[in-house]
Amino acid sequence: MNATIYDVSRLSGVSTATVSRAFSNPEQVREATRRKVFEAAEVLHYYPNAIARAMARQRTDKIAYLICKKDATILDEFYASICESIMRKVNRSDYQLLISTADDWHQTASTAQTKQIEGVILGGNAQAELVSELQSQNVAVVLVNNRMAGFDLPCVVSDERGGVRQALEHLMDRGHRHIAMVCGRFSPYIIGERYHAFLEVMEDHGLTVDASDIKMCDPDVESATQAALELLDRPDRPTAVFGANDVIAAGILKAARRLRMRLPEDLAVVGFDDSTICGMLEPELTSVHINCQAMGETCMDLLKALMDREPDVPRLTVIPTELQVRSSS
Amino acid sequence: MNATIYDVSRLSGVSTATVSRAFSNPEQVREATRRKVFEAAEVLHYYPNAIARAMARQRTDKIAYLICKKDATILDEFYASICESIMRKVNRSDYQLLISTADDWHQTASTAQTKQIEGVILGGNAQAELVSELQSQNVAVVLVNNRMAGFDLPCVVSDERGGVRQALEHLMDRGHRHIAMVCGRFSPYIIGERYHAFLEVMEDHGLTVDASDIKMCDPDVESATQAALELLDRPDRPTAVFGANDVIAAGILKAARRLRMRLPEDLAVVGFDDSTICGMLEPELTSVHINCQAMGETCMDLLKALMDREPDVPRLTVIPTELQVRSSS
DNA sequence: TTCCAAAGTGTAAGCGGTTTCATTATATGT
DNA sequence: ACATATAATGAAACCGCTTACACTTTGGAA
Repeated sequence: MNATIYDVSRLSGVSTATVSRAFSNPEQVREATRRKVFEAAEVLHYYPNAIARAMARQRTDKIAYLICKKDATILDEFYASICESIMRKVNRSDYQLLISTADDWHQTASTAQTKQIEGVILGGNAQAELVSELQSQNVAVVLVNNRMAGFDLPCVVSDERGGVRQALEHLMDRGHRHIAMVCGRFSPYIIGERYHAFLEVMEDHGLTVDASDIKMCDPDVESATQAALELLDRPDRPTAVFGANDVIAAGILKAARRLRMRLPEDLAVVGFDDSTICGMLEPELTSVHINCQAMGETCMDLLKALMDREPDVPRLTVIPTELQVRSSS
Repeated sequence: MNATIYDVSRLSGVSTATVSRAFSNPEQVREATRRKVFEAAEVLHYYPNAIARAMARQRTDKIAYLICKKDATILDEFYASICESIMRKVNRSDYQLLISTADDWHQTASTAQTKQIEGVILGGNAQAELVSELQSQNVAVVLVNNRMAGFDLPCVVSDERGGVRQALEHLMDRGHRHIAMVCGRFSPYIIGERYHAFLEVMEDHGLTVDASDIKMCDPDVESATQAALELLDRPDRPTAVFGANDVIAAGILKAARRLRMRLPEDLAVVGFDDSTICGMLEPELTSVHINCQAMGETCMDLLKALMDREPDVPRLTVIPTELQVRSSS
């Protein structure tokens, strides 16, 4: 069995209270005593037991990253990327990071209570019930890649509209006037932002968008390819297409190739997300880069602030995007 | 504050022992009593506190998935995919899943002890010290995508050699005799398996492999493209190239396109991993599919068996691969 | 009805830390 | 050297649950 604080107390000849202080509040114990304690601990291979500590302190330092999404969760590069940055930040702290999906909000909420989770980063389109349940349990909640009306919680999102603007103005700079969009049916928040931003930016620049220049598709390559074919296989086709994400953009590239179009001469394509596939496609895909690392770090900062009950934790953080220009445009 | 077992005990008029049993061993308490307990619990919004339970039971049900890798960890599609399947399995159990990277083995080991982790799934090339330290702390350890000589622990790997054989024999079926390989410098275990398997299978079929038909590269597209260009930009070039993974294969496709080769007529390409990019490339990439889901599930099964101290837990599980034929070959 | 085994329930002692409060040692000023 | 303020330490209660053990019911069998 592992050594306990009593073993260390006995071997070092001080009380358990002092041992405890030596580990948790070293400045409260005299240098010499502290050394005795640490020596004994070393000998006994003692490490404080986090469970017992959580029990006594009435706090667990446990936080969770919950991805609210049906199919791919951590497999989704975007959420994985945020996860990676949260993880790295957690690694330098005393928190413990649980990761899970949240299909069933009620189960998730009771699990959170059972497992004594103190803070949650909710990714994707979380159900309102989940948030209110968690908040009523005094769990700190931060939303990422989503915004929820009627709730008082910090949200971290990327600047979707700014990103769309960057993409489109880049195409306009290149001389394109007839720009179309292929839009995937993914998370309601994202779809809304990117779609509306497209219309907005086009209007801002005095360009009209015909209904036939916007195609909806399922969020997979085949469906995107099909949609792009419909868009492009006609005489008055656009000279540039904006894909609502990289997978869709990949579909557009495929369609273009099937129609024997040269890129970027005959058609410019821009994607969104700047995922790893961009560099592997031919031509390499221009895409709007989302700063996932900043998003993850911000989430952790906000969560910590919330858990520490700091006042004035910002309610909305918008992380700027950056256009990554490659050879497809 | 959350309700405790005492509150439930008081409200339902039974002892805390009975309340405890009603939740943990319902069959031990009479139907009527149980109902009283659950009703009281319902009223009080009581959920058992996992921390206190862990304390009393002397077990935490905490397990961890540690990815031993420098750069991309959970961002690596392979590890993410395994993670996803572990996660889904854990979700249907009472375990808590911690996820982390393991850069520094000593810190990782002491963290595991502090946080009272009872089982660890180690992905990637874990350091031997980490494994022995964990084992000496009585932590159950399962290795995935790696094998370690001199240790007594379950390993779960995909059938790398079988996969290479599938890929090469597929190419041979298509009539290819001059097959080359571009090999990335990634994890020592993988690189060894795939590289040696290549030589082995070629020899089995009486095909000679010239040193110039094997190119090493860094594990990124650019480097792979460069390597492939060297391989292909010569008169006696191979008619088929096997990429040690999909990223490398993508580089080969790029190189082929730059050389204006038609695929699969002038050159057949096969990758390994069957990652999501395969379907987005043009032509779509034939690749060896790794059954990550099975790997993750097997890990969990083995870990559970180990933690339950079952006898005869298998030491090596090899998960078969499956060739996914697409238009690049 | 009586007796006894089996089933159900209660009492209380932990699990390994933290922390309050009381006590003792040390430092400071005169 | 003494009084006093302050720092360091210790004793013991407590965090919320489990479980060994003792005790009480229950339900048959005799």
